[in-house]
Amino acid sequence: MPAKYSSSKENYLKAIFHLQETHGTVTTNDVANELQTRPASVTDMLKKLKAQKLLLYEKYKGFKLSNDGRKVALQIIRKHRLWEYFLVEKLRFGWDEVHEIAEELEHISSKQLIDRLDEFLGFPKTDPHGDPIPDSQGRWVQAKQVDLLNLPLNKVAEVSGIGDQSAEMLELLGHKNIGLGTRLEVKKKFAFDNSLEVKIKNQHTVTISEHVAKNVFVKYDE
Amino acid sequence: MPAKYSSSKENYLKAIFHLQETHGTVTTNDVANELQTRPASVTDMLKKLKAQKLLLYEKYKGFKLSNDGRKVALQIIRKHRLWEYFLVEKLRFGWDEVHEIAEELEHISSKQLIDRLDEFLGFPKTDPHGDPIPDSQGRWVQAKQVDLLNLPLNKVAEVSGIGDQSAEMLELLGHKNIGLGTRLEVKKKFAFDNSLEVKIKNQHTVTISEHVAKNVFVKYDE
DNA sequence: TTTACTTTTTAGATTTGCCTAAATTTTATT
DNA sequence: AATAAAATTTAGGCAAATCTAAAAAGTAAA
Repeated sequence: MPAKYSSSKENYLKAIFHLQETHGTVTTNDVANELQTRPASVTDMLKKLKAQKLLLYEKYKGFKLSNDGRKVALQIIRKHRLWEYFLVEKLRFGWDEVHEIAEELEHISSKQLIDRLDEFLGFPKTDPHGDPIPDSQGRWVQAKQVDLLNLPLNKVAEVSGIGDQSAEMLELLGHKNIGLGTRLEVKKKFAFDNSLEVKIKNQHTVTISEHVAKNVFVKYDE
Repeated sequence: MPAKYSSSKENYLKAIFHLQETHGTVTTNDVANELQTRPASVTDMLKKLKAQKLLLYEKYKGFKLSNDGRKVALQIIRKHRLWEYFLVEKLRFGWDEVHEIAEELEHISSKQLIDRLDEFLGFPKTDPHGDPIPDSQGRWVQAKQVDLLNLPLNKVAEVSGIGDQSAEMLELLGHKNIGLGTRLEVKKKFAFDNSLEVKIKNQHTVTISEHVAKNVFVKYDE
């Protein structure tokens, strides 16, 4: 059976999905930028996606994925992340070398292949970057969001939001190398002043005050 | 890095390689037939392959792969067979289910990926159909084998390759419980139609037509 | 060897996905 | 509110890979 959608369409769906999730809104320019292409090309493709009912789109009025489009996007993401897991865990690639290869592998169409791969890998919940892997029905285990004070000790989590976004706060976080998407875990909590020792993935440990901790939100798997 | 050649070009190279190996000569019509396409489309592609020096071609005068074309074809075949091996040995697919999926996987471009996969699989010498896997330099060990018709009576031998790998053939062999590695011996040969009675190790005897026998290759000790 | 048949190639379209340049619509700024 | 700027879409093209129909070249047969 031939693939239902071209690789190109799949890439658009995936990009739109990501922008929707992370920025809330999506614009033609955002998509063009994400896919390293031109706004005019994006407009062309949006029309095709609309014609296939994968996208809700009215010209000049913005757009978002339909339920079907969302489903397709989730399957691509599932494939991408399972292949990344395979590359790192079985073929011993570094976690920073696998993205490009997975970009190609994610377009292999066989659903049976991906389900068997999933099984072979032991049904992993997250990819090597800590992002969740949707299951074969496209369900995610939606990560739980809490502030740093309430993150259980030794749980790896990903920074997903900042409460106080003042320049001072951002300067402090920048200095400590903490930003959106940073992966970290709380190693120690001092009862005296509620300060924390936080280990930042692939870096060393920093100390964070209660005030700061209350304003850093993270996601983690249960 | 982007793929050097389109999937389509790779498919042409592979088809031409196979026709060259098995029939000696290759014609425009053969290629069209092999790839389920039209002769006019083949002519178009031959020109492109010639322009890229992958093919030696003069119109109306026949054609064959250049050294470069041959090298590319062997790399595709390497990838195809390694993926088939992976699908059967690691993901537990049946050896008759893997061809289609491997047709897609063989176009993934990363050379590093395929070399690591090779290593992960333990550098297999043949794919699940018994066909040899070229090494990363494109060399292969051509296994010495005879077809069943030429196997001496009462010699125990091991199935090492299948010529015609159509779904129909594979279905028939599957039904008779003959697969790669099966050990068997020819008990009787009927001169009338060249059909054979074949005793399969640890099982009972089956009858095999000349047509099938010609396409089952075996290895045995002298 | 001349005609008939087959094979191969050309000519001209089509589809997909992309492009540039120009027009249009929306948004932001005086 | 008028105008400038930015975002988006249209218009018109291009390249890859395919197709059909027709022409050309090669092969075979009377």
